[in-house]
Amino acid sequence: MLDIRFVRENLETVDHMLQNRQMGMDLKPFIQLDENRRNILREVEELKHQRNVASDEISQLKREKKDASGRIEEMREVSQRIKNLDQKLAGIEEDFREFLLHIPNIPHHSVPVGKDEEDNALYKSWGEIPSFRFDPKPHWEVGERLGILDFERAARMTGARFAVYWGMGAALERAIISFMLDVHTRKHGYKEVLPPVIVNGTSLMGTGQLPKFKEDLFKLEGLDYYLIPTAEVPVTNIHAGEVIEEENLPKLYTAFTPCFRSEAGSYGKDTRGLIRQHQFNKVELVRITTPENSYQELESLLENAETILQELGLPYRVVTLCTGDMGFSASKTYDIEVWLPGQNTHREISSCSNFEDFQARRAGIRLRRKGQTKTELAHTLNGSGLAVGRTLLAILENYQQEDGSVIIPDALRPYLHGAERITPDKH
RNA sequence: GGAGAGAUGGCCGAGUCGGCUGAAGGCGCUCGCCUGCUAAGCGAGUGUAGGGUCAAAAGCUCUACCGAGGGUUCGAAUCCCUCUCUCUCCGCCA
Repeated sequence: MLDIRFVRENLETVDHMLQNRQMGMDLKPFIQLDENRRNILREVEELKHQRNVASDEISQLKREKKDASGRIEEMREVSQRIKNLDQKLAGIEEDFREFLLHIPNIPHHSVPVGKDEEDNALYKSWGEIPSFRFDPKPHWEVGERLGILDFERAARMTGARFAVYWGMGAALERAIISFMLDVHTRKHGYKEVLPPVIVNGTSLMGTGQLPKFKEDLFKLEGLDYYLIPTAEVPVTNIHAGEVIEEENLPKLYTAFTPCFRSEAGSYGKDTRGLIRQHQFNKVELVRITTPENSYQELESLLENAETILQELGLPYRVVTLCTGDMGFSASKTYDIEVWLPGQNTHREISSCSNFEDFQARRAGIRLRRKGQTKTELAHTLNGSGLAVGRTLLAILENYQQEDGSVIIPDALRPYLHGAERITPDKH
């Protein structure tokens, strides 16, 4: 959510930003709404002031045992007017808030202007794209041949876009999770948290998934409860409504959680394999910082995510998302795309964003400087560190051997009792 | 699921028959004074949001907020209703 005053005073900037984001949105009704709102507010506050003054007089008169019925009679009418205006105001304020909640964040000036993913800018890349002496297979073939991934049975017990992991597949997933958490907590200084994977609507409002992206979420029937689409939601909301002392910033949190996404609107896309599942595991990185440090913190967060890929020896590139491809709440986003030889392409494995004060304003995350009484909004950031399922499939594709086995990257072996290779598993 | 108790400012805690209570008192914190140092003491200050004024900030001023939402009333932290959460006991349970 943007600052109302900012929108009011920088209409052209906001309008320009909306165009850059490829969003047609007419701000005129919004400005009209804002004006109405303030007009009524002025009127009703004046009446309330009258009422408060009269209230004092009445109590004064009563204490002196004098007659106050005249004033009371007057105020009866004023109160009625207040009631009517308050009602009118409530309606306008609801519309106003609704509008404001649908305006996306303003892109940082360093973000390239562009239409779609074609216009994203390459930021850096790491690792050699491996060459194979044989035709590398997509991970679903590698996984099914090894007997560690089972899409058929998952489809039977649940439906499309789910998977059963068997044996070394399940163990590898678990190893990846532990490995990532260890790197982030021990090397990068994050605090590990294990949050609820069900949150209420207010939390989703706070991080920006609601009200606009309701259809992407799984909602529990009859309840204001949702399965989280990412740990960003519960973890960022840890400090919702709080004032954090500046000396306690930045906050660095990492969390492993399953994530749930309805994937509405992506029918027919990535239907095979682990790429796009309704349920997947992710290790998330969240930072809460002061405004002046947040862009530096974004670089650092990105590097934290990159470290995982480097230690696993998976080649990747980083792109800066352009204005047209960026998410609703973000000011700037880097996507890390891992190389997948089985599909001969790069695929997103992490997305690292600075939200500046956009989420903080919605969720009420503030900071207080030393010696100051005033509070200000904090900046929030997050990124995947990394998507676990996609990491696993990247390993299957990059480390597959001609005989169908898969070499286990060195970094993961301690988490798998020293195992060096995945070979076909019977069950 | 059944029975009961509660929710007030950063924290603890008082609010009588509804009216000088944005909220006593204490703690904490900030600034100043005092003091060989420390401790203690003294003085002042110390919530959030939204309006208005202002070129802007500061300042000044108004309005709202005592878990949330509604109601009664000229007037609600105080009365009524609904909801949420916390605690205790019982039941069930990984």
